[in-house]
Amino acid sequence: MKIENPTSRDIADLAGVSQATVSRALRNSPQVRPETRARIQGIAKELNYFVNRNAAGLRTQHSNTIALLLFDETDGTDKKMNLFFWAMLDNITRAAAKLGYDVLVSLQQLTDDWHMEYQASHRADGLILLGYGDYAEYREKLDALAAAHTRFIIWGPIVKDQPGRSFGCDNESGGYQAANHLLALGRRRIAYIGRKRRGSPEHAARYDGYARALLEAGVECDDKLRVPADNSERLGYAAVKELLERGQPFDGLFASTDLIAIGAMRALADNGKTVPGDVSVVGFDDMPLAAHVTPALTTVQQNAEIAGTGLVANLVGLIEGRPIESRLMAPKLIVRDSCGGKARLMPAG
Amino acid sequence: MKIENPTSRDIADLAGVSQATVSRALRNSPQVRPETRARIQGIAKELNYFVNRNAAGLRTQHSNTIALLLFDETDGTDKKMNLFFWAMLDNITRAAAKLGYDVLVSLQQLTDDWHMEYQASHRADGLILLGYGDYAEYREKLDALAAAHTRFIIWGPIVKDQPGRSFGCDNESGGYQAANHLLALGRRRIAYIGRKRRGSPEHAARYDGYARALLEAGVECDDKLRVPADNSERLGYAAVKELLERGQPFDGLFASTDLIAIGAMRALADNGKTVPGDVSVVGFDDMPLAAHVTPALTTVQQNAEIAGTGLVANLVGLIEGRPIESRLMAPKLIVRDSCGGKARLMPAG
DNA sequence: CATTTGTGTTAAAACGGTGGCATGAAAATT
DNA sequence: AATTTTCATGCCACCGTTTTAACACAAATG
Repeated sequence: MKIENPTSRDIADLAGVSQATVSRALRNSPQVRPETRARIQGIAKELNYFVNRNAAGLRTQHSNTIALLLFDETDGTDKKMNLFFWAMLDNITRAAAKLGYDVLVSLQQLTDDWHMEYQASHRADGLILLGYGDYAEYREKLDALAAAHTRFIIWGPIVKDQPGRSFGCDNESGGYQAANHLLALGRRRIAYIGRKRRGSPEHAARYDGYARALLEAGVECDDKLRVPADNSERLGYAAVKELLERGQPFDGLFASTDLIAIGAMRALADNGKTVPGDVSVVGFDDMPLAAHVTPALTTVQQNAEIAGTGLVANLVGLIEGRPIESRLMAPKLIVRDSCGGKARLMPAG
Repeated sequence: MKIENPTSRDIADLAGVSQATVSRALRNSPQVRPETRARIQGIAKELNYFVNRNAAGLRTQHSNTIALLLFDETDGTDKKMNLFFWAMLDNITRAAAKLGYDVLVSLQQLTDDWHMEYQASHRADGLILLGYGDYAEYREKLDALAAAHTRFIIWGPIVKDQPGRSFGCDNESGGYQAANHLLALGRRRIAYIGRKRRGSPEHAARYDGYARALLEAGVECDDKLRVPADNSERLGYAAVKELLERGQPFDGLFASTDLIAIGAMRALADNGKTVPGDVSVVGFDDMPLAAHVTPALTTVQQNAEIAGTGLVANLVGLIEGRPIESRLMAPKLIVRDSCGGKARLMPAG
């Protein structure tokens, strides 16, 4: 029983039934009698038959595929996204598979004229935009997407008036948790190192959370404790050096990314400050390195499984015409060694 | 000029020409007069028209898509592949795009009945199998793939009698380079820690390269210096501890993975041995952590760009019917601090 | 001038499914 | 027994391309 490229018609002939019935039987239509269905499915399996996706897609006008567009913020040698996005990819493909969708991946150049083609060519039914970076720059492209009625969802914060739907991490809450943790440990002069406003709503939100925690605790939010720095070890190092040279006293430090935190810790060590003895440090991201530095870094983690499944669920919702709103997921503080004082937070056991 | 979902027929009507001519014009067929072609392409762009991939694929019987099947060797929490595979994914998508192919990604469960469907359903024209792990286990699946005339290429070593084509890293050469580096630094009692034979041809090859280097240098290849260990920090630690407890003298160490090397270095430090003073250490993989441990690890690196483009080029070759042979790419030794004695290798500058 | 050779275009036949409608038989209702 | 309803299946149009074969028409050839 060998047919080179079996079609549903071949199966129909073998089963002594019409081709349409085969099509229905294979999709478990209740319209076809159970025993016929079983017979047909048996023959299909026997022949190693699989539905031709092009033909089916042509007829039904959808591909059961979503496109994942990744924008890699490669800063010279350092690939910033790495493990989190890897985990995200993992969860996205799993979630998509569970809903019957394939995932098309494209690592885009920021300059490319990407995106417009995917849905128009019926290659994909919708898009996930990941690693989007500086939103303002892409505004024009998002508008074009929306104008073409492309279904897409953005991994990122909720930005006012931005077209489309987002799914992101509640950075404000993350910043709040980080600062609160430091406050609970008795720290009162907590420095903030990171981008604050320009270009990055995520980092702005992290700062806002930090500020809210201080406010609620009745601790002054001192501008002298805030040092701007982009996401790199070097700039974290420089920022701490600046604080120390200024003679600015501080006993806690919240860095808006792990890389900054790691650079900061190195700067503290190089200048005779102990972590967590003199200064407690909290980062953001939980990158893989975070658990391996000394002392292991306490940081705010985003759950990739929730993120991946959330993105897919929302996109499929859009595709299938359900009303979908932008949403944020809660990040989680991972307590390691860089803050000390675990005992003060937990009952001795 | 707005048509909701323009087809080639719409363009034909607008251009006052037949639909067939539009099809040809859009694919730059020389059969259509340059001025007609230009006019048609202008209208297509105007309408934001893109060829319906399902229809085109149905007609031509190929999808211009390759499927990337990733098998994640997740050992509990640790995702081993991470950055190398991430870089690979990056290069694969780029190389594929350059040749006009899309990439469908699937992170498979090892138990899944994957693969058979991809080509049979015309979702993909061929498969790349990545992170394949223990080959023997999958032998049956590979046979099934080959029997179904599926085009596929495996990232991994060349295994005798294995169906299909492979593209991999020359692990033997990597092991040889590692051992030679240690020998060039004057080390003579070089331990090997890693899997040797069972299940992993890659690791076997690394050992073989190590053995060849020793042989060529006239250094005895002592079985007492060889400790088996699977890929984990813990087992690398344990292996070194065993050597030390045995009282086995050694001044060099080649670990078949970076994780093992990192565990080994920690064990050495814990037992009062200095790296690279007492023992020079070389790893394999160049995982991201390698550059960040202290001392920074000298290791053997595989070039993800060569790997990604090589895999894609070979697969596309198979798809397009060219004769393709299995190939290995050369890895490269990255010299950092864990061996010391750079000066001895390079002329003083 | 009749005939061959190109050249640019069109008409029409696939490609392999899906889904609306028609159909005939069996079951249920009058 | 005649009619309606239900069920299972068949028929056929259609999705939007690519590609073969046919066809005008012009230029080149005998």
